[in-house]
Amino acid sequence: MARTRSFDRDAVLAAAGNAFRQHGYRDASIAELERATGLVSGSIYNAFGDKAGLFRAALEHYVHGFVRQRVAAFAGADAGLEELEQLYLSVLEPPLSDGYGCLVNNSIIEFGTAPGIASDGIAETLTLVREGIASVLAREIGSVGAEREVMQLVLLYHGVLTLSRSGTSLEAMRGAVSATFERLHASRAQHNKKQ
Amino acid sequence: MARTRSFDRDAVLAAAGNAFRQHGYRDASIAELERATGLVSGSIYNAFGDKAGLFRAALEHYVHGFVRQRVAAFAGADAGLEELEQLYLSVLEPPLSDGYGCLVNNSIIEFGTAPGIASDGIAETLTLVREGIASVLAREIGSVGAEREVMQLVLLYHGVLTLSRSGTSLEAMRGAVSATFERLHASRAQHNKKQ
DNA sequence: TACATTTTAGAATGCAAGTTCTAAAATCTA
DNA sequence: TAGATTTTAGAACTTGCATTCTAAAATGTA
Repeated sequence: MARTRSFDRDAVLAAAGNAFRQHGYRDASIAELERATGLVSGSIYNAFGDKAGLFRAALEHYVHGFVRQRVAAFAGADAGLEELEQLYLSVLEPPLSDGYGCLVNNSIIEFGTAPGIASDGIAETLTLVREGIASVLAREIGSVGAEREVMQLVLLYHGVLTLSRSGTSLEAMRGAVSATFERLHASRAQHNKKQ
Repeated sequence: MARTRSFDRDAVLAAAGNAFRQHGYRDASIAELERATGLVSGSIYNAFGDKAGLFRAALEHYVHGFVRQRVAAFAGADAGLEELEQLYLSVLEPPLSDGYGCLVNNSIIEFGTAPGIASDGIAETLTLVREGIASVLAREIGSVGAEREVMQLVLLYHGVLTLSRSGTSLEAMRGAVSATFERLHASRAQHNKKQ
């Protein structure tokens, strides 16, 4: 009945999300987004309404695709401490180790708590990550230890993501992650002994 | 020989820094900065050159005044684990607990690693904080333990600052800080026993 | 007190960037 | 194949904002 779209929505949202991750929402110009996505402004506005609409779609794509997948793999129903450690270490490997951080973590700083175009994606991600970590810990070191450790691990997660934009040595951060998980391994051994 | 300035430079830089901390560099308009500082744009440009100059001055004021003071008080030459814990807990109290985070931590996300108007303040702060933490730990739990814990604590610090902009419960973060320091207290006891 | 100099004040300017608009191209359906 | 409809293309427009500019006000010095 009419002309069909010439672009792949997923690819466009991935490219746009990457541009937003690098430059932030405000500093990613439409010209930059045209370059990143390969679309011209007319197509962007036709497909997503405006810049905010493109951002919302890109963030949702990032959370439902990227974040959810990573949490499922590294903090899912059958993940243990070893997998959970990979959640952290994988942040320090491509594609996240390029020095631009994480779209969600960056958006927390750019948009804050104010209800807006990033609130949903941020809230959803915070819940996904916290609950994922909590479930692994509850399984591995018991509910008492989990209660104590969950927020520490959540804070470590966002600390790593923030400093990954600062030029801080990836190796130093890997060391900190390893040290944290060595402690959790000890916690697990202790917990298993009791039973 | 000429008209004198009618404003207090420190007060203006504190107000400007606060505006930048809330809105970020890009989103703090000159109009907003006029409101925050009480200066009119003519005075801002006369005194600081441009918006970037005002930001540089405000960031330097923030680092040399606020950050340096806090590190000296909570991670200085005669600080122990108790004081260091206050470095974290005080972030969760006024004036930093207003939900706008820390100017330096926010700038890490907004400006990244690219050399620019925030690089100096960021680098200086990262060094101050890391070395302050390292010196307390070396004293309190010994060099081996310190080596292991420093980066974990640095990451916890930035995790707290980042999530303090996310609406995450301050109480939950306090709990995580307490749990971390309980572990360090145990480390100190262990370390003191050996000697 | 008068002059020189700097700050304050706010209007005017110029530009960057988001958005809208017009026309051409493509594709589906009848 | 023709018509209807949607997408692509990019020029034109608008607005918001950083910056500049002009003039008045204030203050130190001679």
